[in-house]
Amino acid sequence: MRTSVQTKEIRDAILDATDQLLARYGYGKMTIDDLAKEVGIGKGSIYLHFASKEEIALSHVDRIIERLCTRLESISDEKIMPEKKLEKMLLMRVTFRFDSVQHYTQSINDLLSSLRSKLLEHRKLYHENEAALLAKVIKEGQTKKKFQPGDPLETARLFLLATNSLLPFNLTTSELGERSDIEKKTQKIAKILLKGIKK
Amino acid sequence: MRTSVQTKEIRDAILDATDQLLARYGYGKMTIDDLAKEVGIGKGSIYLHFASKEEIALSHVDRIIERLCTRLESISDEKIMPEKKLEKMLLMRVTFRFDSVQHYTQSINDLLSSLRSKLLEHRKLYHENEAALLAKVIKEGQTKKKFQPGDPLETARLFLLATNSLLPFNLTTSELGERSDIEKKTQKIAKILLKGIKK
DNA sequence: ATTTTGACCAGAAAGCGAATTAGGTCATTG
DNA sequence: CAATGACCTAATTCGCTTTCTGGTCAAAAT
Repeated sequence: MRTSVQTKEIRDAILDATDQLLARYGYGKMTIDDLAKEVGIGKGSIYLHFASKEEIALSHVDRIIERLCTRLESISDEKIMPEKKLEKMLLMRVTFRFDSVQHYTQSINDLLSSLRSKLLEHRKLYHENEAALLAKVIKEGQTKKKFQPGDPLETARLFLLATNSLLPFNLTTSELGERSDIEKKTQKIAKILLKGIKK
Repeated sequence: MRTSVQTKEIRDAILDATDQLLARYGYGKMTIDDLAKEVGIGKGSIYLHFASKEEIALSHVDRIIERLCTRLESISDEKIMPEKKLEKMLLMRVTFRFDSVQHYTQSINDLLSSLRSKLLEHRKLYHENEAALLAKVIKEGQTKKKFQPGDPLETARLFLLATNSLLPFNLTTSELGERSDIEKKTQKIAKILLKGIKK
């Protein structure tokens, strides 16, 4: 069954094309025909991989977060102090998401207004996934007696919440400001938060 | 010149009516005729106080923030420890803004999409005003050797940034979640931030 | 047999001209 | 001279037709 490998590849190619077209046209103006042409397959074939246009866009966003989570996990596995890990993870979360949508000048609003409720649901899931990854590191820090005791998952959620306003969710990257600025702010908030939970 | 007092009263009455109609119809559906009728004055008289419909809506938002800042200042003047002040101020900022727009079920999006760029500009100013108020208290804490040294204004900005995602700016109150939940989260973040700057 | 396709369908969206509405002005009013 | 509402025009809405597009599926390709 070679299909399963190919299937994954085509699925990924579709999402790559989605990224292109989303950046070029925005969600509303991106058509399935465009997409099929960009990928080089028939229109019907798109529907062998996705149930609807909505699902394509959502999967595209999902993929960004999956990739982010992979990065977060590898930071989590590095051989450095847990406090350094947390700092790096928070910064990675902000910069990775910034970079992932930087080329969408204004089409984030388009996406958000078209898929608002679905995106908000997904966002909750992302948040929980990311929180679980942070929590692991917080727990590690607690075990090593570096962090104060307390529910790691709850603390993780608070850390994410405290840096959420730096993410390009409802604001475009241009509205957020300079990347270097975002980066600095994130680092500073992370520093304060970390001091806030250290022993 | 009794007018100056009356002027202020009428201006306020117009903004009160704006609040009503914004909640009932949203920005787009609220007409100047509606507004004049609600206030009980002629349409032309509206324009003795405001230059445009945009300015009315923006002034309405401005007024919310002005009222918030008054509250923040009185907390700042209370005879309690600076750390308590900061906690109360951060909580006040979140809850006051939550309460101020709770009755707009969905019309925040309407406002935001109509006045996006102007609102973003104003938001920066609000942020700076609020930051100045927090900075005063942070400075007080530093003077009393309770907080670590460092630019108070910068720290203040970071504190606001870290709680910004709890504000009903792009998300409606219903999308933000339960008020009691928001409150708890704010308090917890505030606690961590404070520990983060304590000596 | 299984995968891929694109012509096809129905509903959504995009024009478009006409009619209505609503932001903003200003001569008149009290 | 502050307050007004009839008035002007630009924006919006409406009703309609045409076009487009998300999604399906019988047929073609493999």
